[in-house]
Amino acid sequence: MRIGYACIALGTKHSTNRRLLLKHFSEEKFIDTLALNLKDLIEILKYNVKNNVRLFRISSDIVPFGSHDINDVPWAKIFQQELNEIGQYIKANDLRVSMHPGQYTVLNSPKEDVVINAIRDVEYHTAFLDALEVDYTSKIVLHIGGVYGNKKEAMENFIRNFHRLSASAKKRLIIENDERSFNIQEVLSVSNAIHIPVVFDILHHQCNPSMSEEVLEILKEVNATWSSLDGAMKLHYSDAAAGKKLGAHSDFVITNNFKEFYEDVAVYRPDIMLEVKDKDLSALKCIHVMEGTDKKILQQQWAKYKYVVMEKSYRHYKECSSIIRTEKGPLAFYSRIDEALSLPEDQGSYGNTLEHAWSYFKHKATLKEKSSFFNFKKSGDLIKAKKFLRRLAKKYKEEYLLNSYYFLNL
DNA sequence: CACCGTCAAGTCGCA
DNA sequence: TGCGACTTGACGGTG
Repeated sequence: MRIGYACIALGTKHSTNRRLLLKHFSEEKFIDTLALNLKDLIEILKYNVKNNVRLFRISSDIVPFGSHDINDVPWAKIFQQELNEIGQYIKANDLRVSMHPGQYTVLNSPKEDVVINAIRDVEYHTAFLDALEVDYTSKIVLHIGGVYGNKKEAMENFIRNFHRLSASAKKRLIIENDERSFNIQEVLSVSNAIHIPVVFDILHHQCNPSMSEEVLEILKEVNATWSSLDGAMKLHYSDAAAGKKLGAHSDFVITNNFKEFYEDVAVYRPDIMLEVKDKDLSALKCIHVMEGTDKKILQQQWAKYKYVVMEKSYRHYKECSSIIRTEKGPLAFYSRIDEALSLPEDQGSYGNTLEHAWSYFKHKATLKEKSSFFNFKKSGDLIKAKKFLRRLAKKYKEEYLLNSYYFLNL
């Protein structure tokens, strides 16, 4: 069972999502951008390995305009060596990677040009994974698409257009239930027609359930769509975002909910992709709770989280400190952090934490910087004060603050 | 450096 | 028939 996250690593500065605008596209700019993205992909994979994260979704943005008309650059050839190294690293470290074209890639559209673009896009994702030379456990996730007033026809269109894909794409494609249109039973029936695996998204299922079936019954059927060549069944996990539209992904995984889910599904030994805003932070949390970790790692995590927690509640800050000191373990630690993160903004705590963070600079900041900071703070623009602290942290290279999660919510 | 409009895609509901 | 909402991080122009 692997636990992973999608596309963006908040715990490192590396990013595979550099882009260029369509109107600025040139071969040179494209190659420069892709070179940087690939360089950072391997850095993110190394970061993952260091943190025991062995499941990762590679961003579709890795190759800018990877499936666009404008792009006829033979990138797989040009970057053959880099791609090969990345693939070697994935295999050597027993990682599993996947990709997930966006909501605009619609294979079942009644419009032929939309279908052509969708096929082209799936083939781009396939070309990328093929270039890594990773095996067919590395998948490409797609939703069924639109309904167009006739669900049965829409599903038939998906099936028909699936057969237009290349052999490799057919072996990589998997389909997922969505939060609005196609529930898990409908996805399973499409899967039954074309014999490709199904990825079950628990949050989408809660928004768009199929009738009268227990989740564990569904999982049994879903699991049966995965052959040994496909690897372990993949599941998508998110908690519902509180106070937002139904189906919106939560900011972070609620540890206790995840633990219950994990233990329920563990009988199938699936890989679980977290789809939450805080990405790798939640992945590390879940891995620490479910796979265990040592106290040194937890202390490091606490160092990163402490000002985030203090910003919400000084009481939680003290409680977390105590949990770490008395070594009560990852679950006690992270569930208290979840509790703090769930609290509403509190001006008093926010301001108090600004003071704590300011203490890193009080002996080295200039008088002008000091007056700027306290003016922002006095005027009540606490966010501006915090952004100013981030600037100081960069200027004075305060690694402790820079490496913490404190500035992530700006 | 902060700020904010723009980009890129397809579907669907509504006028 | 056409338009806005939906989505989302990053780009790029402005001050």
